[in-house]
Formats: sequence, structure tokens, C-alpha cells
Amino acid sequence: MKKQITELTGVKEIARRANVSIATVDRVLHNRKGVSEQTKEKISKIIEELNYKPNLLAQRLASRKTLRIATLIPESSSETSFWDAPLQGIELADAEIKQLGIIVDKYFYDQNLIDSFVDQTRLILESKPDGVLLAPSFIEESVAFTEKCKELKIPYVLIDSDLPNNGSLSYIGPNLYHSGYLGAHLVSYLTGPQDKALIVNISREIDNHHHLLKKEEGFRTYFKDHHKPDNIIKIDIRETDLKSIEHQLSRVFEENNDIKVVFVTNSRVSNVAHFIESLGKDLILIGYDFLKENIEYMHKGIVDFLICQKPKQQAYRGLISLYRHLAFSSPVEKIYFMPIDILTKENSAFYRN
Amino acid sequence: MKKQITELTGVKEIARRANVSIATVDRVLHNRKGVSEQTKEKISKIIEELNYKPNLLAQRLASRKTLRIATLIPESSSETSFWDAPLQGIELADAEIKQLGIIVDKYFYDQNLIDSFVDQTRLILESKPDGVLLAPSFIEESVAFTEKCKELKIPYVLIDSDLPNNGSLSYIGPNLYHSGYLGAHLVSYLTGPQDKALIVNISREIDNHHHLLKKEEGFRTYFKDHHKPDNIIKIDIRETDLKSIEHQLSRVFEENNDIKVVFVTNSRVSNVAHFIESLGKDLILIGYDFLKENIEYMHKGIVDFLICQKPKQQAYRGLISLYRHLAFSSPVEKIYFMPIDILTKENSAFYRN
DNA sequence: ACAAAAAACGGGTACGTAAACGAATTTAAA
DNA sequence: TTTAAATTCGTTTACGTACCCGTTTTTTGT
Repeated sequence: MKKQITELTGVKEIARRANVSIATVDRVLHNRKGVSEQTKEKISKIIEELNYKPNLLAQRLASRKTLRIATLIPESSSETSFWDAPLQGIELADAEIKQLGIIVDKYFYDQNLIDSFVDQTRLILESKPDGVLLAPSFIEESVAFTEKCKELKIPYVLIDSDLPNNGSLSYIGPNLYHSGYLGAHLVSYLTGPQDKALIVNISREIDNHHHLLKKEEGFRTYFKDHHKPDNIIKIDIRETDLKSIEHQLSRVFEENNDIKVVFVTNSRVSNVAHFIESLGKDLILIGYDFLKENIEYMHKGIVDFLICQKPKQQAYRGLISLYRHLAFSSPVEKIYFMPIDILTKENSAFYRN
Repeated sequence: MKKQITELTGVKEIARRANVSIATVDRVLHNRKGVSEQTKEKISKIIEELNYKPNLLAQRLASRKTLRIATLIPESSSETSFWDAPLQGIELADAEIKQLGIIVDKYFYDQNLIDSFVDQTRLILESKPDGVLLAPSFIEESVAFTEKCKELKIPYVLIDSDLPNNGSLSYIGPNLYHSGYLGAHLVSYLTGPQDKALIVNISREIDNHHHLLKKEEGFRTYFKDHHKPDNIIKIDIRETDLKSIEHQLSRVFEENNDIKVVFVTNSRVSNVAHFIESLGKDLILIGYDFLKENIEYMHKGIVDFLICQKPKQQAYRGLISLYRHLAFSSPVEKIYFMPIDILTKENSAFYRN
């Protein structure tokens, strides 16, 4: 004996009203072929009227296919633990959606080895995933990869840095220029217009460098607007071990003993802090990212501000929106700039990375 | 002809291995009675072995009941639009979960009328919801309400302010003390240790006041640690229309012409900004919340910093975790302090409330 | 020892949608 | 006109779990 609960919605009701079977309704819903123009129109109209929204639960349940999403980010290195956070975001999202029939395959590359990146992209393409989450450190190679994805109709989401004019489903990450601009603004609270500033770029690969240049540009622009523009010194450090860094820094400080502000364009600020601490000068130091070592120097009073953009959230959001796109074809924001967070001694304990 | 996809998981597999029916497995899963101790143990063991996790989709689909969640927050008033943001958060979450069989009933009260609050709580209890999201402005009445919820086994989540030692499922909101402390820390960047500070509390109801006092306490503690503690003046403004506010402020400024810093303990900072602008003095002004009018004064340079704690996110998170708790009995963080965000002219454009 | 009550268990349908498969109908080819 | 092919559509099973209802087994009482 069937219990007939009168449903006012659902394919069944549509089928009843249109005087067809649910299979036919299903066909027009997924606009598969095999339906005459006439009945198709009739059904469409009823769907419209009922403002039918499919039951997402039933939909996912009935569709037997398990979606596979590949993620590709740098591996955490001994030099910086920055990429721990995005990985955590991925794992968090993974835990949430794995129960819903989604498989997340994690791939990693070495930020100092272009080849490792290329290798991994090849592996990913071979595995034919349904979607890709990518942190595109190497621009040229990333473009090549995403082109292939486009050919294969694999949607992909970019995090951490963008590939302009690229056909990604979404970009989730910082607005680099503005974060540099904000850095200079903070500096302006702490200094007079005559004080000299030092910009420190620490990065081996020229490609990652692009990331840093954007921040530098923002920083310089603010100084141009509010300070004497020639008050800025800059140093590029390509040898990224601690010893080389300190060596280079000490050279700069010997040559310029009137530096008041130091702006480090990435998470390597703790290395600079280590040097400045030994220097014993009372400088203002601003850097990036919520890393353990950076926070420590902030609490010591060596680092004044950290700028941060929720790397964990970036990856988490990226995966979730990819999942929603694939599973429910939900709309996705094309560009999602993360907020530019300011961390101080006093609020870092509450920060959500 | 049935297509037999060999499932390694699921109740069916458990039933097969235990040599019982699905129904029996179901009984032990929900520990309903009607199963002998013996078979119960056998099944439990297999469940353990298989590390069985129920398919959430199927679970929700099969359970016909639609969950109802009631939300109770202040209505947006002409005096402050603060509560627009939590409402948006609620609506966002609502849109997401309504497709999953959850109904959200929204209730509102007037922050200046205790009775309206009590009335609404009564309505909510009559409707017998499965869960409640509450912004407990009036402490005593809120406690009475939550007590009844506990009796009726209705889980509830608190946002915006906490009821200490209360049996809520979760509290999602600011740590008020630390946000005040941070405010003072920012002030310290902008002033010398001799400068005088004015604390402004603007609130009609004594209950809301509790909220403000916590912030004030944090602010004062920082000053005690780093400045002369007697450098603080304080004013309580109970008549909250613009005219009264300006009248009171002008009196204070007449009596104290050496005030350098103004700390407004809630979102009414724009009113103070309006006064200070007309005053023409170059003061440092810090206040709360990402409201349109506040942002405007920040861009004018009247307001220096805004402290903000994602009210929209608070409500959103609250609803989502309530939903997950009810639908999937997911674990919930007992206390979730929101990050303490610092807004300046330069990063407000990217802020996510 | 026997009936009655209680406990233990299985069969089967439902949730709302997907999709394979086959039946019916129309159209095109001969 | 006949038949093959293509188009249009309906029936049915399946997804994994919940739970009603009826049947079998065990326990209890006399």
C-alpha cells in the first residue's frame, strides 16, 4: 500500500501536469534530445510556473558518478611553511565533501623547480579529473596547463595569484597592489615624511617575483603620493638561505644608516626580523603572512604589522566553489579578492587564517 | 535485471556480513530497541570494522522531516543599520540550506523595547522549532528564554554577545574585552603617552551597555599598562538621537580642551565623527563596525580606524552550524571568537563583513 | 505444557532524481 | 505501399537510508 503524500513539486508533479512520464521531464530538464519541440515547450512552461528547483540531495544521490577534483599547490618547504595553510584549507574542504561523493586528489610541486610543476600537471591531465584547483606559481607553464584544461573542458580555479585574462572559473586570492599600498599606509602612521624605507624582496624564482613586484608597486605608489619618492631603497635577494639573507642585509644597512622602515614583500619577514633583532636598532618592520615564526617576532616587538590574506580560506573556498559548480552548477564569483587583514600583537590570537 | 555494483560499504553490506536484514542494522545504528544483545554486538563490530559512515545525502532524503530553525535578532532601526549585516548572513545561509529541507523562520525585536523581545520569544516557543539562533541583547530575558529551550531540548546558538556559563550549543561573536584592548593599542601608535583619551558610550538600554563596558574595560587596561591611567575621560550618552549626542559631546569638549583621542565603543561613531568634523580639530577617532556612514567618515579622514567583527559571518556561521548539528549531528565549536579586524581607508574596499 | 505477551527480526515501500532499456510512434527510404 | 530507421516517449531499476508493518522466535505466567 503506497502512501500517497501529495507533492506539489518535483518531477513527478511536472510529469502529471504535462501528461507525460517523468523520463520525458528529465529529458527537457537536462536538455537531452529525444523530445518533440511541442512537448518540450509545454513542459518548460510548467517548470517555469512551478519555479521548479531540483532536490539537490536526490540529484546527487541518483547520479552515481563520483566527482574527482585535483589540487596542485607548492609543497611546504623548509624555507617557508606558508603553503601549510592552503593545504589545511584543502583538507578541511575535503573532509566536508568526501561524504558527498567527491574525491580530492592532492598534487604538489617544488617552488624552486619548474620541472616538478610540469611533471605534476602532466599527471593531473592523465588522471582526467572533473575539476582542478591550482596555485599557478610559474606563469608560462601554468598558462600552458590551463589551456589544456580548457580543451578538455575541465574547469579550474586559481588561488594565491592570478593569470590575467585567463579562462578560469574563478580567481580567489589577494589584490597584491592594494596590499602593498596598505602596507605603506600603515608605515605612514608610524613615520614622518622624511623617513627612509627599505623594500626587501626575497625570492629565488623570477616568476614568483612577479607576485612581489605588484606589492612593491603599491607600496611605492603610496610613497609617491604621500612621501618623498626618493626615500625608498630596494634590495632583491635571490639567495634565500638565512646566511645569504643576513649578509645582504648587513651590506645595505652599512651603506644606509638612516633606514627607518623595512617592508618585506612576502612571508620571509622572520628572517629579516632575526637580522634586525641582532642589529639592535628600533626599526619599523612590516611583512606578510600568519606564520608561527612571524607571529613570534611580532610578540617580541620586532615585527610591527603583518598583512595577511587568509591562505587557508582561499584554498577552502576554491575547493568548495569548484564542488558546487560541478555538483550543482552553482554560480561562482569570477574574482574573489580576499580581505587584506592587518595583524598586530593584539589581534593575532583571534585570527582565522 | 539488477546491476549489482559491489558495494563495500553501506547498511546493505553490513546486513549481508552480519547475516541479518537492513532493518536490524538500522535499529542498532539508531540504537532503537528490538535487537538482541548478541546480534547487536555482532553488528556493532562490523560497523566498527567497516568504519561505516552513513551517506548523508541518502539520510537526509529518506528522513521526511523538514527541520525548522528560528532566528531572533534586533530589527534594523533608523538609528543604526548594524543589524542589516546579520540579517544578510541569515538570508545567505537560508538560501543555501532551504534546498536541503530546512526552513528558517525569522523573528525580530526592537532593541529599545524589552517587551518586544519577550513577545517574540514566546512566539518562537509556540512554534516549537528544531533549533534557535539568538542575539541575546537583554540578558535576563534571554536567560529565561534559553532555559525554556533547554527544557524543550531545543539547541540554540548565540551570536553577537554571549551569556556566560549558558548551555548554548555555540557562541559565535566577538571577544569584547580584546577588541577594546586592540583599540587602545592602535591609539598608542598614534599618540604619545601624555595624550588624553575620551571614551564614548552611546546606548539607551542598560543591557546593551554591558556589551560596551567590556570593550571599555579592555581599552582602559591597555592604558593602564602603557599610559597614565588618569588620562582617560568617559562619557555615557543615554539619549541617542543625534542632537542630544552632539550636545553632550560639546559639553565635554568645552570642559576638556586637551582631548587627543576619541574611542567610541560601538557603531555610533559616525555621529561622533559628524560632531568632530564640525569642531574642526585634528583628533584621532576610533570606532566600530563596517557601516556605510562610518566608512564615509573614514574616507574623509575623520575616522582613523574601525574595528569590526564580521557580523554577517557570525549569523551565517551560526545558522550553518545549527543546520549541520541538526541534520548530521556534526560537532560544533563551543566558542568561536570572530577575528578582530582592523579597517582603514586602504583595506575597507576589500572587506568581507 | 500451553497460551499469551513480549521481543527480535525481515519484507517492502518511500524519499526525489538519473538513466538504461525497450516500446510506440513518426519519418524516411525503397 | 512496405519496411527500415529515426524519433519520441514510458517503464523500471537504482542510489542509500528510514521506518512502517507484519511475521517469527523467545520469554513469561499459570
